[in-house]
Amino acid sequence: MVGRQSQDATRESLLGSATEVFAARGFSGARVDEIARRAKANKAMIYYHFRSKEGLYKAVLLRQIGGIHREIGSAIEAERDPLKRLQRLYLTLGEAFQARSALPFIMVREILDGGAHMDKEVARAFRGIVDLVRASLEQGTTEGRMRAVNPVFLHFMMIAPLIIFNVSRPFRERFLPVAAPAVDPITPEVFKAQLEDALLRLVGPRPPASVRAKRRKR
Amino acid sequence: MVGRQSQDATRESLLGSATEVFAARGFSGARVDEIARRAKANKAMIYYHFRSKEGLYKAVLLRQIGGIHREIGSAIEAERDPLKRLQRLYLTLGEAFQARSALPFIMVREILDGGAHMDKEVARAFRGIVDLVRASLEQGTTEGRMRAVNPVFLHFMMIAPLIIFNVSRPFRERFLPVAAPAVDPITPEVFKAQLEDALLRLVGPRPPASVRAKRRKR
DNA sequence: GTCTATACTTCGATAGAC
DNA sequence: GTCTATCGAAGTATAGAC
Repeated sequence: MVGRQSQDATRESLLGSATEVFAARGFSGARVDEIARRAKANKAMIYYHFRSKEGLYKAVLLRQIGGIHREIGSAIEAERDPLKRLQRLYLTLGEAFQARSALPFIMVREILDGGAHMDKEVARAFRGIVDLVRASLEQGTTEGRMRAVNPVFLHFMMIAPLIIFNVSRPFRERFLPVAAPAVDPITPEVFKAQLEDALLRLVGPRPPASVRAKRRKR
Repeated sequence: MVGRQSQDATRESLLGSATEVFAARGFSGARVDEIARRAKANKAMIYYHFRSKEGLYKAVLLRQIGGIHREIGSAIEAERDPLKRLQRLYLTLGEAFQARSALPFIMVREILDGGAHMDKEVARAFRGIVDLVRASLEQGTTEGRMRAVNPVFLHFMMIAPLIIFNVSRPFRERFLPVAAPAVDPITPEVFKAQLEDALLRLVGPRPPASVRAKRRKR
């Protein structure tokens, strides 16, 4: 069995390597040679397993978007309270972005490309995430527990800061120290806490506890 | 004077064409042939005027980032009220994104690339924008007119939704109708109004008027 | 400043042996 | 399933005439 992988370990290795390279350089910036090299696999294996560079990219896309969709779904399904559902939703998203650092890059790059490489399966997963936000919001407003916000807008306010925050890490580390040395670099924890607070202010029927406490003092 | 441009009209044309193509396809996805063709100029002119594809890209970058920096600067300089300064800042940004639709794409793509192509001049302009946000926020909190929010976080909450909203237009037009036919497509005007409200909730010492009115009814 | 023709390189992809 | 060798297309860049 020398030279033969019992399973498709090569395929897995290629997928992992491709995820990193596509995230870092985008579809057209990625080089199949680099993907093969980092996977410690032969370049021809890409074409054996995925038929083309684009086939490989689509496989990466499906795994990433499909994965986060499933994670979010199972993270919120038990929760019936709409506000907590939303919280769990973006908390899960935030954790996923930290765990799989390529994910936000892949998402942004695909958005920039207008979804050019998304087939039906990936589109369904993407749609699923949007639907979860909208459903939670509708439930909340129907029950009178949340302000009526445009669901697409809410989507942007929840996910855009999260995604850009994660995606801009290399950029920030390179430019912020010089740009604004006085500013403490923001940590994921601080960011998460502040985003949580901001969303309560945005969507909650009343301001969060921290504010009510301050106001009482007056 | 046949075949001779009196000014550098060719240069201008190339810059404009390059702005569009780089925005749409990114640095590595862009083709110098396409840039030349859309500029109705000869490919060799790119190398005559800009020395290389990268030189052209850097020129585009400087013009875009430098331009928006100047626009924001002159839009807010007269305003002394810190909260209104912030409002004008992102309003100006939003208008700039609509007027020059390539700008948000260029910004995101450069962030994704970790600022790989940014020279000192571009970096200074970028830094300038961040500084304007921070200064306004500091002024506001010092005067006790604004909540103390992490300035970098505020930056993300202001600019990330705006930038992703603009950048995702092609993506949304392609997938949202199928994904969520019930949802009205959000217009730039609605988005702007909701963002304004959201920021007041985030940074203002008290919730905006619309909420106080509702609360009074109870 | 502008054009044509072309040199040079990189890259995606495949043929064919094992 | 894996590897080597290589092909052909595409892409950046330049030389040189006008």
